[in-house]
Amino acid sequence: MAPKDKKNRLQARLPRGFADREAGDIRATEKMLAAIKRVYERYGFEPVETPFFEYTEALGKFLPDEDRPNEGVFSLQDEDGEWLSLRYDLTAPLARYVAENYERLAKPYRSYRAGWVFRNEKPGPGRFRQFLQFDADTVGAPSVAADAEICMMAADVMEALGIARGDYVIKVNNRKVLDGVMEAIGLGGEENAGRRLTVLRAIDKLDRLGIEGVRELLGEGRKDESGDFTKGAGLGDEQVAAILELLETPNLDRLVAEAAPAGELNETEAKILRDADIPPADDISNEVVFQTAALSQFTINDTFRQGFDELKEIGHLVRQAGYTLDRIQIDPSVVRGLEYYTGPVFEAALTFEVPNEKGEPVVFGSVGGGGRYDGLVGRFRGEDVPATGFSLGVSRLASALKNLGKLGADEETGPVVVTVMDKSRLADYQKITAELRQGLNKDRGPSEPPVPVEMYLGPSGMKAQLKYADRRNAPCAIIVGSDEFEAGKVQVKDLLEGKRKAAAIESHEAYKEERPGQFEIARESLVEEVAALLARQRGEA
RNA sequence: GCGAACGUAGCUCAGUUGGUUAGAGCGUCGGAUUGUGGCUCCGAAGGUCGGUGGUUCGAAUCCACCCGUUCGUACCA
Repeated sequence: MAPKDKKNRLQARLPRGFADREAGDIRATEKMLAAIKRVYERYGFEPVETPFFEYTEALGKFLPDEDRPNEGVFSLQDEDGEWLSLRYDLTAPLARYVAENYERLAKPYRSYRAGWVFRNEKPGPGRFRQFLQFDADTVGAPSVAADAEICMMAADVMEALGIARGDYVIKVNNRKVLDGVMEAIGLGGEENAGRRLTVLRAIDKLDRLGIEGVRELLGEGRKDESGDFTKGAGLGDEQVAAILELLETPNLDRLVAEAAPAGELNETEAKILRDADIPPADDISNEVVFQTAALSQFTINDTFRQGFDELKEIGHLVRQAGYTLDRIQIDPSVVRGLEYYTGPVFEAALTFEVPNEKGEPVVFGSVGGGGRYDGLVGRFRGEDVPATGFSLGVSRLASALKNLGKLGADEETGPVVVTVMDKSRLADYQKITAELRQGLNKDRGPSEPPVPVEMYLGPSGMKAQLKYADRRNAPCAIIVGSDEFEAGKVQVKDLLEGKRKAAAIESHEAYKEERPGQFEIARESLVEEVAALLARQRGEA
């Protein structure tokens, strides 16, 4: 029995950072997943699924010099004492899967998968400890053509989700460019790994902190509003200037522009170039990308040049395939996570302002990302296996679209409700219900949504039953009492029509008398009449 | 993790310098209307005032710690 005293009563509460999903959310998400899946399959990717748990070592999450997994993952030990962890992304499990089945898979191996991932981090609005990702990856393709394809596919996905061209952008950068610059300013080598990380993290904050914030983080450090001090990378002025130049330069954008045959820029592209003060393609010299003072003091090295060439190639490929600057852009500030990316990195960002739950505008920013990770599969094999992929944050994107009203706006029609007036005749009501359920769904194909029909199962009277039907957003209710049973009739109540008519009725007596939207039909023509009513309602909507 | 603000009914919030029995609107349930959604009217349920301890004759109110939420910051492989 349930405890009567409140003291001992169990508190119903959701673990923090987790979310219940209700009908509307689930339907909306399923729609999104279907749309994304269609795009991935059009590119020839095939589905694969891996479990929620992996051995912790496969995720690479053991702390250095410790036999305990790192924070950030949910972990447990099985009875052999082996550490298992809930996956925190879909990339590491894919790498494990590919390595384990390497000989069997046709390479390049192209696969997609949607799934829940788990992060044991501080949750916040729009940040959960369990969320959905939808990934696509190509393993075994060293060419940047694979990276270019991923970018184009990401752009297609955004549009398939109903995000208009110009409302999103796929930003592309290359870790080698950043690595090359850091090398040039003397941050190369193993001993500077920590500082390189600090530099990358600083760059990653460009859109939030602005160029001055990044400058502080690259130098001595930065004090935030709460008075907390973040130690900087401690770079000298010239080094800082070189990195900032990379971030501010519009030159990388020229790569994409340049890939366009002369005179073929469309209007949007031309505007983007004008706004960024980028000269026309003719004026561009490939060789001298950084001609201003700071960076030119340092030697442009091979790492930088290689990254630069790869970006140029990607720009060329996407441009030739018809993906214009308003869809895919080079952006030198894109860093994307840490460690495992080895080359091109991508980020899918929304470019418009999204209102939050309180209606305040927020720049939503990144909803997905990816890049090349040539070393990840290799951890299991002893040789690098080239791989590149993209990961879409479905939950995050869904909440953006939801706040925007672009998702789940159309309310689902509820069930036809057969009310129960005379409880001694349950079998008759059940029969009517079954008849309607079969009859209304008989001709509906597998791609059409079914027509739900249910008998009221609660304990309440007529008034409450109709309230229930109303709340369920039922299109109509079926009412049969002893009078109707005797006469071989059925009352059908059109709840939508009734709602409309009721607005004009003032007194309750008149309301009761009129029974808006209700009509009587012969018992035999039940299915036919209800089908006709539903068809009428659909026609109006 | 660090810093700050906040925490009163399911929701949004009032609550005087510490003073009887903590209120409102919305929502929920019931009735007017025993066989009919809405409107209107009437009524009810619902609170250990986030928790624990302290100060006080007396605490929703003051203090300490804890928990939670939000914001900033760090981290986000």
